[in-house]
Amino acid sequence: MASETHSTRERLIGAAARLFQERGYASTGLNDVLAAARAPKGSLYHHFPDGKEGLAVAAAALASERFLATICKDASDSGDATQMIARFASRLAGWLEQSGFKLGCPVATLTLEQAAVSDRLASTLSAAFSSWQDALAARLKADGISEHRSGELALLALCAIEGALVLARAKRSAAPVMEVAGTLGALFAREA
Amino acid sequence: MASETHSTRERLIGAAARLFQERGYASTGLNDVLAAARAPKGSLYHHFPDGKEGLAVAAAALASERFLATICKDASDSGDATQMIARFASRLAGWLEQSGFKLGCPVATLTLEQAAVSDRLASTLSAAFSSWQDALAARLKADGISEHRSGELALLALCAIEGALVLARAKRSAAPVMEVAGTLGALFAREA
DNA sequence: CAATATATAGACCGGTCGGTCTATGTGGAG
DNA sequence: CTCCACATAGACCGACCGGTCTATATATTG
Repeated sequence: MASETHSTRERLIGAAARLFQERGYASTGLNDVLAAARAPKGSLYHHFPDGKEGLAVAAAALASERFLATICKDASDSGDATQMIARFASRLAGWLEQSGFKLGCPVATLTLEQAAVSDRLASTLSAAFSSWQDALAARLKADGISEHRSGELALLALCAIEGALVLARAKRSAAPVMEVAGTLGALFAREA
Repeated sequence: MASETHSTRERLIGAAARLFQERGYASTGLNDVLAAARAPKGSLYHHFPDGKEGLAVAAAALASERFLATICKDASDSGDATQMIARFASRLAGWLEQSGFKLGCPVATLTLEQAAVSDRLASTLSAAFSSWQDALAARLKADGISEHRSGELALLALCAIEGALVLARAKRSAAPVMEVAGTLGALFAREA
């Protein structure tokens, strides 16, 4: 043990999170995850007795934390909400372009494929979206916008960015993300 | 022939469109589609020599047309863009709730799963989103909003609704769709 | 009528799926 | 040292996958 920087469990979750984001749940075989994590099948079922579903829950939780950390970083690095949105959109556009438009939202594909099937996964994903919305709302509130209005605008922004990431993948262009971010940024500037 | 209201080809496309929307691409087996369309496998490969990918392109085109028709109907039935968004969101909320939160955007799951894989599907999906955006923009322009601003707001609205449909499936609640629509409606009212 | 293209019908194939199983290695507690 | 829980290791299973194949029925056309 400790021969690797990450334990087998962590490598499994990390590989699963990346593959589920890129290819989705159903198209990602457990053998793909095992190969990427350099782990045998026995280890997977030792750490995740529930199999693929349990692995997906853990992967979604990891993706949720990482994305939240990114949002919080961009929020604290920015002087206002308009700047935050611009920074965040640029980052997402970079991810899209560098990955050949494979990397969008870390959990959107998982949500659309599995939220209606797995209760555990649905609640993890629901919490993820709420935490992201709350982080955006906190930045808006810090700009002097009312609590209620901050929540409303944060939901609009989150949904618009999520939708723009879907369009971006269909069009293979980051333009929808950048354009939507511009519109949102102008809206925020008018509110503050 | 004509013994059925729909030809075998049409039944195959219809069944595929419905199943891809509900379960996604990878989770929908061809045998599921064949059973739903009451057709043998030979017919599928007769009408769609490219197999699953060709079927998905046809299903996406059908879904695109139907959704466009829905948007256009709500647009023409409404006095202004604010009313249109409210009507459209109510309709989507109804679909979500009546289906147990299985039916969201007719092509979003397909997009996230396959847009990076299939060029033909990506271009069909890209055209679908553009046609929807154009229909929304036309309604905004009819309210007296400038051409450029109409396009900008239409993109924001489309992306926000798409994203709200993702959140709605994770949360198993139509609330995100209704709330986002409310925010968008108020924004439109301020612009006109 | 015969001839031909269109469409239906489903058995069948190799490959891959998620999951189970038994066996082996390993590190700390007594 | 023994002992035992933890973890690794991968062979193996039945089910299902998308796709191919041959055979048959049904229109259309000369």
